[in-house]
Amino acid sequence: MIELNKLRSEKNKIASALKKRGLKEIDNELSKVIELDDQRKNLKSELDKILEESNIIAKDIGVKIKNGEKDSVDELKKRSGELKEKSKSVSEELKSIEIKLRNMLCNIPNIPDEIVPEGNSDTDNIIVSSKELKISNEIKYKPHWDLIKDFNLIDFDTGNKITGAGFPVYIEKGAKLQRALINYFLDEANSNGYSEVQPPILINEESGFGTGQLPDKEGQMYKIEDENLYMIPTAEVPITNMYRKKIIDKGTLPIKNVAYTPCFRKEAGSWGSHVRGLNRLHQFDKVEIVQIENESGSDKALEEMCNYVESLVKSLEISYRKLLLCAGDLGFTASVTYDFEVYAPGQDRWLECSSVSNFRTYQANRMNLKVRDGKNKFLANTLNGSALALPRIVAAILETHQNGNEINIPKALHKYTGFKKINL
RNA sequence: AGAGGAGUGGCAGAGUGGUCGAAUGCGGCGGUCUUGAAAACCGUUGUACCGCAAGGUACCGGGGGUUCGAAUCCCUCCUCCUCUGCCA
Repeated sequence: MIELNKLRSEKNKIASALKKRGLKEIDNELSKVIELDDQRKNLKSELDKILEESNIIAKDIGVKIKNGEKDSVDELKKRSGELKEKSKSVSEELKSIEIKLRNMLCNIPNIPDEIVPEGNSDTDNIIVSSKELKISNEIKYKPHWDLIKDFNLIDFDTGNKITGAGFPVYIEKGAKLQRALINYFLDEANSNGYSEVQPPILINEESGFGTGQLPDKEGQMYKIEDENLYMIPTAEVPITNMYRKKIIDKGTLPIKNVAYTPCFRKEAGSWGSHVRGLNRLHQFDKVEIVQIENESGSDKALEEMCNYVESLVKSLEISYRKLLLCAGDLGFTASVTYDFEVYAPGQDRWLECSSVSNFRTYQANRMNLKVRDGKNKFLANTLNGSALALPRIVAAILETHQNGNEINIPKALHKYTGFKKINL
């Protein structure tokens, strides 16, 4: 949620930044927000005055009753009754303005950073860097869905039977590879200063609101209707919400957490013929890193996280590239996002395997997360990134390291898999 | 799941209708003393909102109600503890 004070003082700057997202009506919308906030302030003032008088009268009645001056009390009670009526109507009005204001505010996406390029779709994203490995001419690269069958690694049909499309069963060395990757990613994160947590994978509404999935992405999350809980689309939600409604001492920054969790996404409307095998699933595994920083430290934190993610991808000996997302492709809550994509030679496609974002104060404002610096308090900056999402990494590993009758496992994983090759 | 008990400031813990935003202790911060530290003593110490300020308002698990007035009474939901039951 955009900070109201900032909005009031830097309205034009914010409006022009939001226009990069293609929000043409934003000027009007922001003016309306400020207008509502003015109304809110006036009503709050009015209400406070009414309540002040009531409080004075109530105390007065108390004193008078104690002193036995019972007869003079009736008039005060009458006045108090009037004030109560008035306060009821004013506070109702105030409440409805506050709700309107909040609804408007939480439907405005985060302000893109200056470095975020203009653009409408992923074709306008900027390739910041890339490292492409040589592709052998002697190998006819197969897509991973064929390899998975050939080498007996994942059973999609049985997943269909148990649950439905997009819920694969990992088997044999496929299952072992999953576990190896999870452990490898967790260990690496640990040794890079991320403290490991194992959060719930069901979240309540307040948590969903805190990180910005609700109300914006309501339709993308699986919901347990009976309990009013949602299955997490990413560990970002439970991890970041651990710090909801907290004031963190500046000295303890940065907070760095890592968690492995399964993630659940409905992916409504995003299925098509190009989505095969592991490219898009309803349930997938991901190791997620989160940092809480202050305003001045978050750019550095983002850079550090990107470097860390890059080191992971690099260690798997696959081609990758780093993209700076354009405003049109930027998530609702993010200020700036770098995506990492890995190359899958069997399908000649780049697959997104990590998204590293700085949310600045946007989530912190929603969840009331602050940093204390001496006597001052200010909203924290939150950041997160995938490190990494498994399925597309598996796809890229299988497709890149296939070699006829075998698939080579990247060296970094040997001690985790216990095997160096997958054979027919 | 059933029965009983409980939720108060960073923590501990008073307060059961009237100047209570809340005693007291611990912790934190500032100071005196000291070469320095400890101890002792003095002061200070919640959050949000309105206001240029003075000041005001709200908050004692959440929501609602009774009352001129609620931390205190009533309803409801949530959480925790104990016992019983069930169970990975």
